[in-house]
Amino acid sequence: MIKITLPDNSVKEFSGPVTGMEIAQSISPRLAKDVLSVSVNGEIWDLTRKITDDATVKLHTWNDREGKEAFWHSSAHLMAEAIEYFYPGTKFGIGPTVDVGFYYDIALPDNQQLTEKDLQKIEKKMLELARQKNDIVRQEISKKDAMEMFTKKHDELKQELIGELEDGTITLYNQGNFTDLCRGPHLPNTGYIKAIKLTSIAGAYWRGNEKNQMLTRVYGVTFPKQKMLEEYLVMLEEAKKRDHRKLGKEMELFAFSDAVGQGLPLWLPKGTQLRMQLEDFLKKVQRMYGYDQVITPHIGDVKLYKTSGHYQKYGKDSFQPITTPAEGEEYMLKPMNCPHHCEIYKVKPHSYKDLPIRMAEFGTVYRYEQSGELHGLTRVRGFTQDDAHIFCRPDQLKDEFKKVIDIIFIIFKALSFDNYTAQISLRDPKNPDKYIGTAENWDKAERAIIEACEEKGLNTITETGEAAFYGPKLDFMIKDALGRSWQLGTIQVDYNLPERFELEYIGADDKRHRPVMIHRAPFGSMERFVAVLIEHTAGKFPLWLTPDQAVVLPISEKYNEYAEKVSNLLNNSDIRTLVDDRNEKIGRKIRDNELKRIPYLLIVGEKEEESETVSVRRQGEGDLGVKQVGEFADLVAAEVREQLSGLYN
RNA sequence: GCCGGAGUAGCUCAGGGGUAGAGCGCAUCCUUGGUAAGGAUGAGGUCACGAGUUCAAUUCUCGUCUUCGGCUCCA
Repeated sequence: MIKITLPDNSVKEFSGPVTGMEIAQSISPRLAKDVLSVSVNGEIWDLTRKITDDATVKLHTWNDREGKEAFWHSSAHLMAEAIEYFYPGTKFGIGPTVDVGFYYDIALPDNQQLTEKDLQKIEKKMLELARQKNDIVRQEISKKDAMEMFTKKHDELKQELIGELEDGTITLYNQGNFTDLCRGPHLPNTGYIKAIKLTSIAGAYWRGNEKNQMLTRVYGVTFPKQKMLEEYLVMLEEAKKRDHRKLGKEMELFAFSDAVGQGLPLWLPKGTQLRMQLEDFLKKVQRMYGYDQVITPHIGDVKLYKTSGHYQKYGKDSFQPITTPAEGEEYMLKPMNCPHHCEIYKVKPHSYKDLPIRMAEFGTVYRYEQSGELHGLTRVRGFTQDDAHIFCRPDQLKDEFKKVIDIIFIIFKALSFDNYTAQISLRDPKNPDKYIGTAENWDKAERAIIEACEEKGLNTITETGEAAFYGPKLDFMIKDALGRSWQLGTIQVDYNLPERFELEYIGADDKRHRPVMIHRAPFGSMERFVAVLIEHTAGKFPLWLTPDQAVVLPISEKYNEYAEKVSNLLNNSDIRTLVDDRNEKIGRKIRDNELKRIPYLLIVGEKEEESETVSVRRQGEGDLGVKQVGEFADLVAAEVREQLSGLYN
């Protein structure tokens, strides 16, 4: 008798060894059709593998990550089989699943290259192989036999992987004419895979190390239904429409110029308006939280960054120092604001009663990012951090940290960013050389972050080894339109810089003490934040933020003068208003300005001019009727106040 | 930085060994209009840059720059 415990704690009994598939069949035919993999005592197994002892079991379908993983993992094998068919002798590296789909890193024989055109024939072959419904069979193998097998195939990549595995844990999976080294789990057979799209080809270093050879990485995605693939492709098209690079150009928010240099964004008037709105908003919040605004230069003496340690650590990733001709002084474009802020702290001695000191600056920094890494506004070489440094006593650290979390929430609320991930990054205890500072201080800092998050009830994930070299941090990430995750807000604890800059305060005991620093940037950088904001809103910014809030549309040129008058009145009430006085019909003006995503369209003609009114049309909602100009101004002001209510409670 | 695509009008793109095309935008004119595209005419390009092959290169080859998709990196 074998007892199988299901997630609802019900227990099913079987007379002998049983497979995941048989369990599913015993529950319902529908489940048996949908099930893709099975967890046995927390370990994910093939559906066809015999369970020989009592176990706790969970069945996974397409709706579970574990189900999709088996599906895509088998798809990677199917792709490998098709590639081996066309290119015998191909060496196979690793073929894992990703967020959506899978890839396989391969090396074709004789240095052949795969091109996008080859993908179609591979897809076709995959479909053909899938339709054969070949069973995917698991086989345990000794390390020696595995090594022998892949030596015979001249696949050094797999040999390297096998070399690192322990004997007794090695498994092969076979389907049709293809056998691969693999931990599994897999689908019962290839017939589950109904729709296939190979999406792209890219180079990738073997095992992610740039010193290793470059392999060809083929990305793909598969689905159990053709319709799901079609929906996925439509979704991709939609995402492309939100791409901030496309919208930024279209909406005249920012631009790049070869003449200026790569990765150096030019903020156009509308983008600047948007950015200043964000900056003013944050300044207001920071005033409420007791921050002082400061301004520091864009360059600094190299010695400053040697003191901070940035030069040693990131000198290669900075623009090289500028040397003054006569004296030979060396200045760097500043890659960080913190050293400057430390020097501000040192301008005068501080009492424990002065702390915390919260120093904020929209500080523009320059970093030499690798050219291949530049990407729109999300990865640039010159950008402005909404930076601040909090100098506090150790006993104030946790509270200060919590207040920063509050600020980040105010911002996320004002912009409806509700789908974020909060990640605590801790040091890797196995790799102490990567970090500076004492273990004791690291412990204190890590504990402060973890406790602050707990006390704030924040849902966090924890990553070991992701800390900055000087301290642990809490990052907030948001996904862009294409599902790529970007780090926005960040809060970092630092015991190191106060040490290096010998920052001090006089305690109640009349002795010198060292303050703790918190680095924080709720937006992260203005550039990246605006990029993510564009994709998040598809360019339809909230009213308080959008560069142009209203546009006046005269019915004909006869009413241009009245339109000007209305526009002036509104601008005087701090409502950013334009006039569209082009020689076009009203229908055309409405269409064009709707497409420009301007929230309010104000139509004025004979009736409106006579009665000192405007005919109000809200973006996407149509005609709202006629209102007095003052009445409309109040309406806009009220709406803005409502959107920013988080600021006031 | 590395691997692989791409670069033609302000934008989106078609074309192709004999110095170029569309739509949108822009300009001028006609039209003066009531809630998502009125009409006519016109201007605008060293076909990214540099070299090579050729009688002839925007087209073919190589290099450079930029850009896109990945990889590595990200204080």
